[in-house]
Amino acid sequence: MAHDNSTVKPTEAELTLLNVLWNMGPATVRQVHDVVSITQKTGYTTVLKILQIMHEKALVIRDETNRAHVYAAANSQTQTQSSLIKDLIGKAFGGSTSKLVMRAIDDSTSAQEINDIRQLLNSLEK
Amino acid sequence: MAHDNSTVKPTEAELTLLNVLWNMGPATVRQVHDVVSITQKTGYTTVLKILQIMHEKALVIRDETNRAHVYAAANSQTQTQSSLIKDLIGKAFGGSTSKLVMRAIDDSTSAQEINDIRQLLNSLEK
DNA sequence: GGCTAAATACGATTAAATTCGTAACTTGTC
DNA sequence: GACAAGTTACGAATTTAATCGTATTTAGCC
Repeated sequence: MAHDNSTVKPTEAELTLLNVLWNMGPATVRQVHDVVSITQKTGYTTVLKILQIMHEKALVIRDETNRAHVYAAANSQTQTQSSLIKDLIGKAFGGSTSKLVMRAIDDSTSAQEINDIRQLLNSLEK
Repeated sequence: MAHDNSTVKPTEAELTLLNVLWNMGPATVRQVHDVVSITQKTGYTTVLKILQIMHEKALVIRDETNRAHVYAAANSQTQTQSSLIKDLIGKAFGGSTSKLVMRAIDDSTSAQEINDIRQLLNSLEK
């Protein structure tokens, strides 16, 4: 239960690596590091260590066939997003999804975002 | 800058206490503890310590007029919710508010929530 | 077979969050 | 003015996250 996929919430650093894996698909430590080091000055062994910890937590799966292990996200981006949203709704919105949605919409600042949301709403009305 | 209100993200325990303060309004440590201990077995001095730390971080303000200090949230619930949403959108939704809104709506499970959101959308269309 | 490059494993360090015990102080009451 | 009750202050212990240096292992190449 403690290591149930659906209840494990990735940390900030872990989420950064998950984003890379969702983008690239399965990748080696080196490939992940190459991507993250474009925007961050993170050491290679730091990325390695975090991926190893994520493997223990079952946040990623690992293919050890080759010398350079290949990591992949254990859960889909959608599943993880849902889990994070649910967590935030519980902690900061009294469990009310509509309150979160209202706040997110109220905060929308760019015309592009507002338009995207409007189209989303229109498609829902059908 | 490091202690700019708008950039400080409350931790989980801090958010719990903020929720109490938003509900009750300004309150003493004892009052806050009385409320949180209904649902959690948290020691009095733990609540005290966390409020003291929050004061250092400027997450709460403190009235020291009386012996029992009176604490109040430094930022509104709305401001804090916005900040937390923004953080999540940045970390897990590629900066896209509409993606978060879509996911939240897709995940909505209770009929009540769906209805609330529908009414929210209707009022926006006007 | 041995060398080299590159990978993993391991452990130590630092910082932050959380918890709470104990000490010290304050205030009203007798 | 001393005591009791309640409060703040302080510091220590524990846990988790994040970082990275060093050691060890692996695999191909000459």
